[in-house]
Amino acid sequence: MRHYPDRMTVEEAKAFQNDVLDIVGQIPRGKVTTYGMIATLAGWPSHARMVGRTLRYTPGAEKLPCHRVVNIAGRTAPGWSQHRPLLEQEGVIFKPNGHVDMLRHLWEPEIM
DNA sequence: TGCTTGACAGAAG
DNA sequence: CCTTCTGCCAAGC
Repeated sequence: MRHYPDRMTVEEAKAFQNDVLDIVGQIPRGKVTTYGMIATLAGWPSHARMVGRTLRYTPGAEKLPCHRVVNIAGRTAPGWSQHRPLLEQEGVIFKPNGHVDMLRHLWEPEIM
């Protein structure tokens, strides 16, 4: 029995990262999803922060549509100036307040 | 071993 | 709406 109930083992962390990359690769053009959603789909609801870390530091993530991942408020990643332009380029509409119009673009993943 | 750092989320002011 | 704080938890030092 683990001292910390939901702490990841090395194997689980590796699997989690694979799942995250796989899920991001499935986001359709013109749609977006959130860090928390991806973490939940991967089976670790409390690991939203690790999703961001994975996308940022995993080599090869650049070739995935990781720009289609925003936070739950529709805010783009701080320090990544190209984030918004990349989304607008594929038709994503931003509200006057600078946030993605989530109601319009949030991706509804299929049940598997 | 212990403290700090985030591409987060939610609540508070 | 924006800033700050708290909870969260793997990684880095």
